[in-house]
Amino acid sequence: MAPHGKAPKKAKKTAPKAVRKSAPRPGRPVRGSATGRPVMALIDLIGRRWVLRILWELRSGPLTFRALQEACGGISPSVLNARLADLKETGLLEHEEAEGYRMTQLGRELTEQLAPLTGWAERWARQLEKSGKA
Amino acid sequence: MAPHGKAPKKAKKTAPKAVRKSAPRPGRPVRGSATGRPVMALIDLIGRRWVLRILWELRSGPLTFRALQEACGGISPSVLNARLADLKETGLLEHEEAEGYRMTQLGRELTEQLAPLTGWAERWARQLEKSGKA
DNA sequence: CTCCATTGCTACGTTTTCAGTAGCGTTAGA
DNA sequence: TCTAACGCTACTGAAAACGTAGCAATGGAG
Repeated sequence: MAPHGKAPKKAKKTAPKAVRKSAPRPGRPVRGSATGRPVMALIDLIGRRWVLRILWELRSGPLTFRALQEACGGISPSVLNARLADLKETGLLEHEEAEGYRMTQLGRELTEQLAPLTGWAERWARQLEKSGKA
Repeated sequence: MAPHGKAPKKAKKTAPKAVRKSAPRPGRPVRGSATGRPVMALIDLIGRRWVLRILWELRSGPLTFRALQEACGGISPSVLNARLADLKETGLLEHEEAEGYRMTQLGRELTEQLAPLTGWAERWARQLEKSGKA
């Protein structure tokens, strides 16, 4: 190569190419907690935007990527794909060629635990209404 | 005031001064769902970074702002304050002059619902270990 | 075969959110 | 008065999410 300096590129604002970060999992330090306790990993995982919603939308059966995207109100595909990767990586979801994305046994156990939240949310709504905060 | 024109300010990249956005609540449209269903508001609320963690840290009693900040592993005060505002606004937290921040009755009911997640997280950890995904 | 629709997904520029640090106004005690 | 802790705000830079466009692969229909 001729020893010309390469074009300086102006060093604009180009972020370092966006490497995928692995999902939070038990046994590893997570945001705000270095202990590796499983419940901290869970809090980190389901405290991420869209994670809970995705599980919720899959509660009654598998959905394709695009169906899931629509069910989530038009979530952008890049974020959806990132979250699906997190959930597959942590064993909560799997991708079946025929049906699309669906929960594993473990994932179903988790959403069963979360099911009573619907009832709580209803009480929450009534309470806020009563107290004028709605 | 003297009627001098004000300094033009250059109009750089100054974001519109950061107005606080109200917390997701039942009866209002939330991210990815316009129905206003309570459970959707809940999913939006606890799907925000630090919300679950804050509730978790308050599970066994009230904490002051600074104690809570430390318990959350050094969360930045601006974000902590924003989340506390969300949680007060939605009736899950209250601020007592003497003791600091603590959960309301409603908040305690929610965290009681979430308590079994600890057990699930333990099973999750074992399962990932078995399947080599740890 | 070509045409067309659908699927899963990547690229990329813009906007929103979060992080990290400094520091202010107040209250209380020594 | 000095010091310390309190709750919190301001500001800058980094990370995450958004929105849109579009690509490679698959599977019919004609």
